[in-house]
Amino acid sequence: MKDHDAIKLFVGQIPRNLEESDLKPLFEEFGKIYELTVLKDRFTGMHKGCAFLTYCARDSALKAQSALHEQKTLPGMNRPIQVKPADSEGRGDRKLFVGMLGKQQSEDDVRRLFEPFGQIEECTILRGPDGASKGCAFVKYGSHAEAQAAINSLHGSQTMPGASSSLVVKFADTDKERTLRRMHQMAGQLGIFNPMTIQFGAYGAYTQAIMQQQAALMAAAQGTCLNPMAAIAAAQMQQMAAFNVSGLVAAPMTPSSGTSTPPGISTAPVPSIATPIGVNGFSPLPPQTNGQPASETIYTNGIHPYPAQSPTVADPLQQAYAGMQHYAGPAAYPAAYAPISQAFHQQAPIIPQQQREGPEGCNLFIYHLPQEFGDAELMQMFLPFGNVISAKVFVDRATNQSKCFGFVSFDNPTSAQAAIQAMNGFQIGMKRLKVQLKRPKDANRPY
DNA sequence: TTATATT
Repeated sequence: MKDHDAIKLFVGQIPRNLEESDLKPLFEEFGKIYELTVLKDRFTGMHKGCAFLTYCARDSALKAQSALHEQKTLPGMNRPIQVKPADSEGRGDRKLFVGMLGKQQSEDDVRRLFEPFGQIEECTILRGPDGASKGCAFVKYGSHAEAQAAINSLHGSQTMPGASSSLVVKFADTDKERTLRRMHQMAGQLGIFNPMTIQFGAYGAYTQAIMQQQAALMAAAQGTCLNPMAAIAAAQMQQMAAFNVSGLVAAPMTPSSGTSTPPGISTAPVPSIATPIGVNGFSPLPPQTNGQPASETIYTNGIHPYPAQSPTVADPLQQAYAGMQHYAGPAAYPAAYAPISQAFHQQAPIIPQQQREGPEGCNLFIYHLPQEFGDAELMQMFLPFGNVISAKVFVDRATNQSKCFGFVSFDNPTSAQAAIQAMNGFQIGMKRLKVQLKRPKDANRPY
């Protein structure tokens, strides 16, 4: 039998003409073999040039590893033999994520920092496409214990030059965690988990503006397809369907259902949800008298009540923006119309974002966001102005609470300007948004 | 009140 703590070894760089019987003598030198299996292709039966090897004794495995691994090259091979614990042995987490590094720190710098705690198998600085450090790295040790020792000693131990907070040292995400995080991110971009916007239409008149816009598009698409516009609209139907789940347009597009409300979203009548002032500072409209379910009631934009009336596509443009509140006077109106025309050529930005920042002049800083706005809500708010390549709300890392400001990046400056024109000063509850170009990193230096 | 990032 084999030891309870036996190690399964992976053996690589084996000539394909050697079978188990040929290999056995070579490895028996270090102890009694419990199991030796050459890996074969499951369909063709072809020798894969590697094997799994388990000794009866753990000690035999360790001896074989130190004597053979990278130590000799088998006939016909041009790389030395590999003898090391199989991946399946899972020696526990030993890979670390390191954050809050200085952007100028090299792999060598990081190695020097982590060397005292163990054997480093791998050290990689994460870099953007331009090669610039992202201020974080992966460091892999030979064992879990070494990795843990590094965490204990280094996490929070110092603040690197140029970093905004002390060094972060933690176990890296597993593949599963990474996949989950990606999925969650995508779901957020599709607006699937957006109770606020589904129930209330978080930003009142603005929401209505978008809903009207969508309604107009739908009407065009459903009408007689004899004109080019309708054809275009029809071509956008699939994209529209994506929008339909986005919460912003869920209410008008699921007429009088009430049963299609996503799980976890209350369908209780409005008065039980919203106080006269509204939970979020929004005032509810007077009850509708046309038989619409309460859950589809439209909310107004703060102080100024929007006239209660059924949605109509008769004059969607004018009606859509009637409730917008701006610092600017009538001059704001042309800008307010821009989103509607631009919405047509929008490519659904549901492809995962790899880019955080857009070109110069395309990145906006937004302040006075509602506390409950997340990345998805921020993105939805700015979608009508163009291709949003990134929308990020700054959250406090300790409390996970929004700091009520964020960043939105477009792929072109015109969209960014349109967004500023339409959304700067936009009133939400008691606050008005501040929307301006993001300050360049090197600006505002006193000297 | 101007980016805490995951090969």
